[in-house]
Amino acid sequence: MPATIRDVARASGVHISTVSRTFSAPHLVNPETRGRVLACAEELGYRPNRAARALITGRTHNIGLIIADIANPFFPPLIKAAESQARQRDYHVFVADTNEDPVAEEELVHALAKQVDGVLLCSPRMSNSLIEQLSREVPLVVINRQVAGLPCVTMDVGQGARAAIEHLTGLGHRRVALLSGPRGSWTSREIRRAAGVAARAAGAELTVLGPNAPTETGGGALAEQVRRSEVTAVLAYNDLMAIGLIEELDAIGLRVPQDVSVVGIDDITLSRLTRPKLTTVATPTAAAGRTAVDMLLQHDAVAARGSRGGGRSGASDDRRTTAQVMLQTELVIRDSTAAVPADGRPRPEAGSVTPGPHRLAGPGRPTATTGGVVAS
Amino acid sequence: MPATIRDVARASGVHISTVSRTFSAPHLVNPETRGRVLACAEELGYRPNRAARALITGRTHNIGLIIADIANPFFPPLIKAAESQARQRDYHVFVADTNEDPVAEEELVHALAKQVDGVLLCSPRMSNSLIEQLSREVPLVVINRQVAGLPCVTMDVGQGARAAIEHLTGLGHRRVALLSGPRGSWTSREIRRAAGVAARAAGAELTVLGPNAPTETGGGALAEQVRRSEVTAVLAYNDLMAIGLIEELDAIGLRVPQDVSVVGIDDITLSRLTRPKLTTVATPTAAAGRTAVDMLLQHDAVAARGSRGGGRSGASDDRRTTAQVMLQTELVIRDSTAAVPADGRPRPEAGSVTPGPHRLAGPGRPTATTGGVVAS
DNA sequence: TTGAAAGCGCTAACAT
DNA sequence: ATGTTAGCGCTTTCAA
Repeated sequence: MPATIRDVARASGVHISTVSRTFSAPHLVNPETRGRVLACAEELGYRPNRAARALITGRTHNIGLIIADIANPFFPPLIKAAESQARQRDYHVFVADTNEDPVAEEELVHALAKQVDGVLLCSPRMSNSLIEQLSREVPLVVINRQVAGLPCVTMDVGQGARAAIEHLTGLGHRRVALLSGPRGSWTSREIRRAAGVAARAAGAELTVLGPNAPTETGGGALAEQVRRSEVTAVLAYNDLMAIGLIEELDAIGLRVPQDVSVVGIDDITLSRLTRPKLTTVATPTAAAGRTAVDMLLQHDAVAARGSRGGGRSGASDDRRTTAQVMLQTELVIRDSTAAVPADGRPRPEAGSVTPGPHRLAGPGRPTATTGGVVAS
Repeated sequence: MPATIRDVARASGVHISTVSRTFSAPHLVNPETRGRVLACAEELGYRPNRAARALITGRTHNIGLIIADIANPFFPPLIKAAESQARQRDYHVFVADTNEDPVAEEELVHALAKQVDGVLLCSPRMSNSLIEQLSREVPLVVINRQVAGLPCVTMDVGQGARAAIEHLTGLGHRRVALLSGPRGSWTSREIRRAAGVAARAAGAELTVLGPNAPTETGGGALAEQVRRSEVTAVLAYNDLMAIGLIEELDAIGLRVPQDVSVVGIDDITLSRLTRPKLTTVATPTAAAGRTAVDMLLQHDAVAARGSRGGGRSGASDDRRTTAQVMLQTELVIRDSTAAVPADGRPRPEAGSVTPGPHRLAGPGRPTATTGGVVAS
């Protein structure tokens, strides 16, 4: 049975309100008294009960992090960064997995709402209007998607896709396939749009394949279509699909990058460890996690100042401060892309030379990414 | 401002205690009244405030999951499974990352203690005695380690290591290196012990290298030592180290499996995607997560029944029910192991043939692993 | 600078 | 079957 504020009060011979102040407003209590109280608290192993505190202050010092699929290697770095950032600010993090299910997503927001000061919605599958509606119940920061009027953190995959297509056309490719991601995914739409524009600008033809599940299996399942489409290069929705595709391409006799070049998106750890190493668009996922937490907590601080006596205001009306941040991406050139084969298409024997790995810009995976900020 | 129990009471014309009962003991309230209350609650979007409820019942319906490193691919499947299992039982999960730091670990248990009904300690780095002490503050289930008197979920890496060594000696290897993991890791000790026994039994020589960080870098850093030690096979503490080692071995001119065979442990997703595909000991991490949650919640249910009026009893004295579960592991043979080279050691040209992938037993990664149960 | 009192949202005896 | 009452651990006016 843990010590309560009353135990400490008794032990140090003061009223409980003095103990309370010692922890929540130390400057309001006599240094001497404070010392005594602190000593007793220490002695008894007392820690304020956050839940009880939340009941009256309206701030739980918890946040919720809702993830589409924890086991997808894209997410763990984001979760880790978000948790770390939150804890540094003395917040604890509920993590929940929706299994890509929009219904679970909504239910989770409701269930968590009372226990948190805000929710980070990562790669949401639900509709914009539902997100807006939920944001009136609890402050929301949306990750990997833009919703008008709500704070969002996205990564500039459009710019990344453009860089990828330019890299490919620069290598002489004129027929490129795009493996599209989940229907309704903001990221997928962005990629498609930008890739289309870039291909047109370079006079290349872009064939859209899919959509398919954003997994190795989903990518692998498109290998046959890739072969039939007679493209010489592929841009995949993400690294997992790219890697699955490469595997399957290999199985049907097409070599990467000799016969087909493949570019992924995300730069998950895995992409450095496959053979060939994957050329990919690095997305700053850790930075996204940190940024989202910062945005939420800043928002939270504002709300705390504004409302007295435990009011929970939701996104309310301070829309003026609602920022939308887009983080920069970076093309990382490794071994899965090469110059277009001389005869233009699949050959049984290996063809051109594999280029040594090098990078387009920057010294490595951006750890402190500067984001292009777009105020809404 | 979310609806409270009072709003519902007013709207449905009953006392708040009736509303309370409608949610926490529905059978005690007249079906008709219940219907009316439920309707009003629905109407108002009322949801019981768990924190307030916890204050009086002593049950938060939250659990804590403390992880050494979320970004380590070993953990996400465990986190996912634990969260899923917990939520199915109407529990929410705090996830926290310690960065492998024992101090952070302890701090986290303290900080979370008041907000959860129990904590899952995954791969703890702190001392046994400290774990025992903390278990008096909040119910604990230990994962990946055995602590006397506490509920633990482990995987039988000893058996796995033995199978790996037998596989290797069966292929003719007589000089085997063991890449040891973090000092003080229970898993690492188990592996070392079992591998030693198995090697001795087969008349093989076991050289222990390390300990080193359980990462690709840590594994890669040992490549030179592996070469100098003149072994023909290596068992690594985990897949990450195995993969890093293979990369680095490749860089210094040793081919896997032609020159050196390498076996990992864990069977992370990655191990199926590298070239060569990794032979490894599959550990049922998802099952471990589920099992740990079940053990904690069962414990919790017992405690709830035992203590009246919101007492938190810690592990207290019902040690008799404290089970220690060990989950079975399974050797998965892929492409990183082969018969020992004819001349016994490193050759510039590729040597023996790569065996086709096949499995020792079972149809795949054990999804529903049966655990050998050891009561303590 | 400290104490007294009220109350956050809810549950759990005890009455009725 | 429902209402009354007390109070979980804490913060926050308001007075002293």
